[in-house]
Amino acid sequence: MAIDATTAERTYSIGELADRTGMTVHTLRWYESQGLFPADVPRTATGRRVYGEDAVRWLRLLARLRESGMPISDIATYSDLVRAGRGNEGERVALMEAHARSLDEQIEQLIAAREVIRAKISDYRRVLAGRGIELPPGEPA
Amino acid sequence: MAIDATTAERTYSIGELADRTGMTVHTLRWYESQGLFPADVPRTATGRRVYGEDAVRWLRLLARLRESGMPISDIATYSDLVRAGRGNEGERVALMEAHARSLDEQIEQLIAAREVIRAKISDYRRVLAGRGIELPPGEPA
DNA sequence: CTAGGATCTCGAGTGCACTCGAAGTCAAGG
DNA sequence: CCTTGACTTCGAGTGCACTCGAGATCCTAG
Repeated sequence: MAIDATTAERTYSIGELADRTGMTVHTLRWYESQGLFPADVPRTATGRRVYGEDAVRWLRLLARLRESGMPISDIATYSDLVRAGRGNEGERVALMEAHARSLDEQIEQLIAAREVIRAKISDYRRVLAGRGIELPPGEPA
Repeated sequence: MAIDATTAERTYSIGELADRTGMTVHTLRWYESQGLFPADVPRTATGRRVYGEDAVRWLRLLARLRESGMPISDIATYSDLVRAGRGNEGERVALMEAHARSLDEQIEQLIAAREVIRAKISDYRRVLAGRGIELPPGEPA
């Protein structure tokens, strides 16, 4: 394989990619089956998957999207846009902005929930310290 | 029913409780079946559930716990503690503090994800504005 | 008295995102 | 050559949290 040594890129088997992304090989194949890769995954002559550094970067983004609650179907939509190539950046950015808004809401909601939990904890602390009434169940007033 | 008018409390049917909590009647019955109520739900002579204001407060807390990702099994544990009555406030507070820590982590993770999404959005904005290179797929460097 | 809607129990079905297993092929070390 | 482990496809199974439906009963208004 006469690839220029300066442009040659490290490649990964599916197991190595799993190591580098923290996903399982099962999950990587399943993601591929769901159309979550922006390009066909190349194969060796005998059918084994070969990944490059780009796949690692892509999966890092994918992990961020997943852990922030983007559904697989939306990621598939985004992957399709990337796969389609230049010219649809407007759609891509719209998708990401919608997700950023969802993220804002999630964060606000979690912060509000945390306030309630903290209030509940201090109520309990008061009871434990001997000052403070018996605590009614449920959300603090 | 000779209840003192000053202590008499408004009661709710399951449908009214559903309206007041945003949960469905199905969900309320299912929660009860999973042991998520800190006291047995009283019934009318003919078997219909009767809830008080305490149930509304309890479900408000429960909603906060759920929307912040506490699993049903943990809420059941907490409900059992409350049901057992005074004396286990230490365990209750431990459970809530564990959840507060989980909440801290979730919030941090979401904020980190949001940063990545925002970076991706500004990369796209640069491309759309005509300055900026073609964008490689995946997480921005 | 009757019709409509709300409630009851119980069990089955749904949606999401993996997760696993079986049966077979392939690659690398000894 | 042989074994061991990584890889292949495909379909089925899992866990969580609801969600729905059937069939029966009950309450209220007309």
